[in-house]
Amino acid sequence: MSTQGGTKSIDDQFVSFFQDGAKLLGLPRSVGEIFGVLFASPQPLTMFDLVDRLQISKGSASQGLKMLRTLGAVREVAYQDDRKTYFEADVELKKLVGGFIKEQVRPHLQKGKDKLSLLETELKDIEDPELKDFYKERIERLHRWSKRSNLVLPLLQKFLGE
Amino acid sequence: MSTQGGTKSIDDQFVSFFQDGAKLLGLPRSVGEIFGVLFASPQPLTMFDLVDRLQISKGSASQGLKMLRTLGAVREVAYQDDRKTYFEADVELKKLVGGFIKEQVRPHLQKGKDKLSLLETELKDIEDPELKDFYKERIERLHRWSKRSNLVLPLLQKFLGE
DNA sequence: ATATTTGTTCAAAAAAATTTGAACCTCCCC
DNA sequence: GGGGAGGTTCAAATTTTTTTGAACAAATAT
Repeated sequence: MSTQGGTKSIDDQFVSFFQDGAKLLGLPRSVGEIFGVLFASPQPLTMFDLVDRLQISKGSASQGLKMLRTLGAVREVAYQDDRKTYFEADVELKKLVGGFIKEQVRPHLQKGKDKLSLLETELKDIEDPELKDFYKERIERLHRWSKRSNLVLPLLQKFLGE
Repeated sequence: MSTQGGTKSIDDQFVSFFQDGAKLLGLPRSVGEIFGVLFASPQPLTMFDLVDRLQISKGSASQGLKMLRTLGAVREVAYQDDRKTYFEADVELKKLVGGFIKEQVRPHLQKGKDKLSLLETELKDIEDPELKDFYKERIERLHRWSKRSNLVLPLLQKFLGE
């Protein structure tokens, strides 16, 4: 049995809330569910508690927790001088947003920048001057987008940091 | 053959760029590809041009264009007094971000809000006063997150609107 | 040192998302 | 009205992503 007693309905709703949250952010459903259970739990929980509560496999729980840890959304805590590892949700929006940006958004944007550089080198091979100008304009536009994105992220983090 | 002549390599790279872009935003790959081709084309293109260029089915092209239109990322233009419909990419970041927020982000956030209200009504059935306080705090926290999100979106749009 | 508990990994299975293509509209021309 | 071009729809097929679970490793207890 779980560390947790009765109260079925309400924490199911927390779970459902974070299922949707995960979908919005493009994360696996189970990751949202795990975070939901932890968010709704007054005590830290073990991996086994999550397996039991959500009826998911050990593998899923392990991988989900791993992802949540690298996102900084969940942390290990000492508890009950137990051999097991206990987890609790990090509930600071600031931290959550920061982790998501750092782990999910930045790498993508970096990849975009790299492709943009590649594109730029391709430009010199274009013969037709009119077409070349056209491409040049498009590439410049993408550069502007890229710059804006890089400016807006810290702003976002700042604004969401309570 | 396509409306478009040679220059294979460079617009492949535009396509690749927007493939990634689509993934980042959680949109289907083909939607990114279609946008990529239109972004890299000096002339408006027909659905047939896209089918031909990307080797995708008519169905995919149709659905992809539909999505891009509802996002406001692509628009129909009059061209060549032809019976076919011609499309071009909208290249204003402002418009793209606005459409994405309106069509993809807002509906999700609204759904979240609804679940939050539901959660709140559940609260009254909790017996244990300590647990009730705990849940109350968590729900309040989610409300704060929700408010922040709603404030940050217009800010984002404003900042990204060149 | 052996058995047990805790946790990770990864190939295979399952589930979910995307794409296809054929059926089906609608509009235009003859 | 008939025929054909342009376009949409949606059930089935495909592809991609996620989940499972058995094999493995590490750490502790017996």
